[in-house]
Amino acid sequence: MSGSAAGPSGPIRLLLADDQALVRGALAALLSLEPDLTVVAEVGRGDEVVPEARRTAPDVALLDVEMPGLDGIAAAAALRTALPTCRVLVVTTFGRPGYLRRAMEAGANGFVVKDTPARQLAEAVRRVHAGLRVVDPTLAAETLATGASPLTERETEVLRAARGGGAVADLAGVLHLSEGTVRNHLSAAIGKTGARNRAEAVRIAEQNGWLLGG
Amino acid sequence: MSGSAAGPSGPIRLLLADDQALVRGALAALLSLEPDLTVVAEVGRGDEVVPEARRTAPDVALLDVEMPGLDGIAAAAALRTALPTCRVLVVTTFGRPGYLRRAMEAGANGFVVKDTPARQLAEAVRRVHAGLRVVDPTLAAETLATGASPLTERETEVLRAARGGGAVADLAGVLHLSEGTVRNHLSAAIGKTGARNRAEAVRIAEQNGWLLGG
DNA sequence: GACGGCCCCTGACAAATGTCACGGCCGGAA
DNA sequence: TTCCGGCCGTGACATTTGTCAGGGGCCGTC
Repeated sequence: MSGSAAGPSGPIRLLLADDQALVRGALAALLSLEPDLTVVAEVGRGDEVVPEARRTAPDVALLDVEMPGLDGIAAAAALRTALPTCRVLVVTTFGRPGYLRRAMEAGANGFVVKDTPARQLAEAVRRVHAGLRVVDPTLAAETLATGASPLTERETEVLRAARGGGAVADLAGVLHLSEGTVRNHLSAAIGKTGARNRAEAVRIAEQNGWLLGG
Repeated sequence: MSGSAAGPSGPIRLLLADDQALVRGALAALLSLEPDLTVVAEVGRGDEVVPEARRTAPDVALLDVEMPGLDGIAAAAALRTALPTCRVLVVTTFGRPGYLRRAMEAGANGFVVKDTPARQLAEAVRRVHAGLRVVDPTLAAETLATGASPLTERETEVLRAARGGGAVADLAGVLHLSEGTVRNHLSAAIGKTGARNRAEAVRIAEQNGWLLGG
């Protein structure tokens, strides 16, 4: 394959985090085909990343974004502070602009969507390990075009709560706000997203990756 | 690994269909580790399944449900009629009751969610190839409990159109119905799903896998 | 200190949404 | 045949939702 032998310090040690066991195992098989890579740890939850990394001391961590316990972005941030020498490559299903932005702010070294050809993954790992940044250029452009979230903290919070599809009264109860206030925040969010609807606003915000966390 | 050598008729020939190239390639790597399995085709769209299967004559096809062009269930049905001897194993991200039901009705021989351990996939392929049915028992029970979709054809159609978050007027335009009729179908769907909302009804129906096709 | 931005609340109004009672159509049961 | 039940379509009606114009409080920066 690509011309890389195991360096003088031995093969690159990898940690894999993905909530789908089948995908996790398949990625492990794929990466294990490369002689200079070795998978030393696998986890299925975001909150298991740091403990497992402490135990196994990987060189590079591949983190999915959508995970129970802790999303991959938050796990990346935690990993950066816990093991600063460990590089982070975020591997996600959805190429959402906000995801990339948040990942970079969290200190990730690379960002790859699951649409990329399988052959390129190992090369991305090597680049990240070498200290380079790896980012899908198309997605990077889109991220710059979309810009950061225009939503205020309260507005995102209300939109997040509105994902379930509950009525205003329900949201007001959960968030401990007046109904009028909830309506106001929703209205602001609808305006900022350019939506015509509460439902559409939720959809747009979600697609842009503005609803992470919480 | 598991005690299975290549049979007298050679290794089992596989076709992989998944829209995420990385996952597809990783699955290929995983399955290629087994000496009695060989991947002869990979496609990223549902409507490429049958043509590619005609060309390569696989023994077993692994189909993802969420795919562009044609969903995995519909592709399974098409494959059953085009190549009746080819077995079908549906591999999906979401273990939705309706998916399993529809897959079985479409003639699939097995149904596996991506949460299952990687080691079990090869075994599932062998079982399906041997003519056995492979179904996650937990999911099967849930499917029986949930029952078939209570929604009428029109109701599902309207709910599907409502996913985008558009207003009643928009839906009426797309479906060529009166606004009152659309509202009526939505109301019925809300009642049958036990939702309090159009948005909630969409969520529930989607989670149960009642919105496939179209 | 004055200003601006964000947050929280309120009340009123127009527009969209959800509910209901109704009629027509079709296919199976009596 | 007649009846019944399900699905489809429609329009009237009450409720909810989204918008707007306010008000006050809490930070920060200038």
